Formats: sequence, C-alpha cells, structure tokens
Amino acid sequence: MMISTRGRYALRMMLDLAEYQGNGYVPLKDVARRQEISKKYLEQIIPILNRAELLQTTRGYQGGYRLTRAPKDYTLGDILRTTEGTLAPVACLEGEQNLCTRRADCATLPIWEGLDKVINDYLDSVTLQNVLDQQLSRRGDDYVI
Amino acid sequence: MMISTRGRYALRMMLDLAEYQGNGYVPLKDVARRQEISKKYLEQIIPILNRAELLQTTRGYQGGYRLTRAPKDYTLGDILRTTEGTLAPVACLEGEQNLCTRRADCATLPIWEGLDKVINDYLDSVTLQNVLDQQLSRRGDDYVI
DNA sequence: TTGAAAACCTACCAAATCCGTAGTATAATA
DNA sequence: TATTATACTACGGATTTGGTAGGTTTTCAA
Repeated sequence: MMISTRGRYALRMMLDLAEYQGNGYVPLKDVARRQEISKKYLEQIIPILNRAELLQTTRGYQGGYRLTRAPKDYTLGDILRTTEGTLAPVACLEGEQNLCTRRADCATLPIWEGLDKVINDYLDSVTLQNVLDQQLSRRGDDYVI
Repeated sequence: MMISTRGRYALRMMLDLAEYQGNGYVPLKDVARRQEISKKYLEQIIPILNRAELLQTTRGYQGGYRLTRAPKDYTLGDILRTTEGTLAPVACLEGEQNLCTRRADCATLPIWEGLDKVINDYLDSVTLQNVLDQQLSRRGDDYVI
C-alpha cells in the first residue's frame, strides 16, 4: 500500500470543500461530520496542505477553509504528493539518502522509474473537477433508476 | 513506497537465476554474493516464491534453485504480487477485511481502481526476459564506449 | 469586553510493518 | 559419515501508521 489515510483523507477533504464551499469558508467540523473522519486527525493533515498553499483559512467565528484555486486546477497528483511526501513506489527513488552503490548498473532501476512515471502520469491526468463531475453523474444515474 | 525489499530482492534473485542457471541449480550463496544481499534474508523470501511454484529446488551437494519456466513466461507482476502479497495502492482495495461502509458511493474509489489497474498493467507488460535483454544491450553499449 | 467558535500546535501512544539476524533441523550426495 | 545446501522458526530494533488528547491563539458578535 503506497497511499496512506493521510493522502486519502486529504483528497476527500479537498473534494468536500470543492462541493460545499460556495462563497464562504467551510469549518472543519462539517467536513469531519460529512466524511466521518476524526476532526482531530484532519487537523493534523491540514497544515501540510496549508503550507503548500493548496487551501486558504480564516480563524474564529465563521472561519474555516476553502480552496485556493478552482477544482479544475488541482490534479490528484498535486494533492497526494504533497500529503504523502513522495509517491515513489520503491525506496531507491526516494532521494539522495537512499543512494545505492549498485545504482549505475542496476537492471531493475529502469523498471522502477517506468512504474513511477506511470503512477504520476495517471494521477496528474485527473483533476478534482473530474472527480466531482463523475460523482454528480453517478448520483444522477441513481435518480433515473 | 509500495514495493519493499522483499519484492525487490525477489526480482533481483529471479533475474540472477535467469542469467546464471544454465542447465543446473544455483546455490543461494552465489546469488547472495553477486547481488550483495544477506543470504539469510533471501532464505526467508524464497519459500514465498517456492510455494507459488515460481522456482524449483534441490537440497544438498550441488543443490540450489532454478526457474520453473522460461524467463519470458514470468511477468514482473507475477513475481511482485506473489512476494508482496498485494500491489494495491490503498487499503480499500486489499480485500474483504478492509470493507468500508462508504464504499457504495465513495467518489474516490474509482480513482484507486484506476490506479491499481495502471500499476498492474505496467508490471504485467514486462517479463524477466525483457529485463535481461535490456541489461545485455546496456552492457553492450559500455563496450562500444 | 467577554464568550463562543474556530483554527493552531505539540506531545504522546499502541499497533503494525519493515528489515533483517540467529540458530537449529533436515535432506542429498560424494 | 562429512560436507554442502536448503527449510524452518523465533526474535528484535527501528520506523511508520493511525490516530487521541489537551491546551493556545485568533476572530467576531452580542
């Protein structure tokens, strides 16, 4: 498993904001309730998104969070790389601290690089807006049936 | 990181066998030396491949391991799914014990299913033979330079 | 000016997973 | 029967995961 609850919850929170923010700010309490995720745990995930300026906040009365950009301007790759730190499928690709002496003629390294590309390309091909659209169309289907 | 040393070492061991087995059996000692992996640790990885009948063994003098099939008849997906247990990128896809009550109308589930497919398709598109061929052609390049 | 609502910060913790080491038992063959 | 090799099982330290808990600070409204 490469994507932990951190990334998955972050994604669900971003989707929730996209759906419910309207013109205002959404309090975390509401997101937590709708998504059935501990508010306290979400509080730990938010600073990561915040530092990367993926969302805006105000404190105090009627405070909360909202997206910085339009939903179509976030790829899932953006959100997941930010929260997970890396999406590298193997340690060899995780940076300088994992340098391997066999790297120069490692037969498997090109494989991992290819896998890494496939993963990132896929996640960068989907935006928050895409997911919202799919969700709405599925809900529509339910009414028809 | 989704693929641990177990899967990566298993893959390197399979490649090593493919390269060095000839008509006989390759003792683990030799694989461990060439690949610079602890023999004791490899001993723990092997039973997994063994149970799945990905390799053959004989004990005792001149014993060791060899591949069951031709290198072109193993995909990397075969080997990695066997050793890692699952290549699922998220817990939600890892089987019945991780059933989620929100599953029925989870907006993100289709994303994870798509990611899972992309990963497995990629790893099933490469065989051990493919990797061997690439490796040989790279070694050839070195001679030219 | 005070109270309530909300975000912010930091410490802590149990359980699981990862990455091995170690020792003994068993089998095959010269 | 000695040697070579696999097979099995237990243990353990380090790290990651998935949170809980409690207090602090900011903002606004009554």
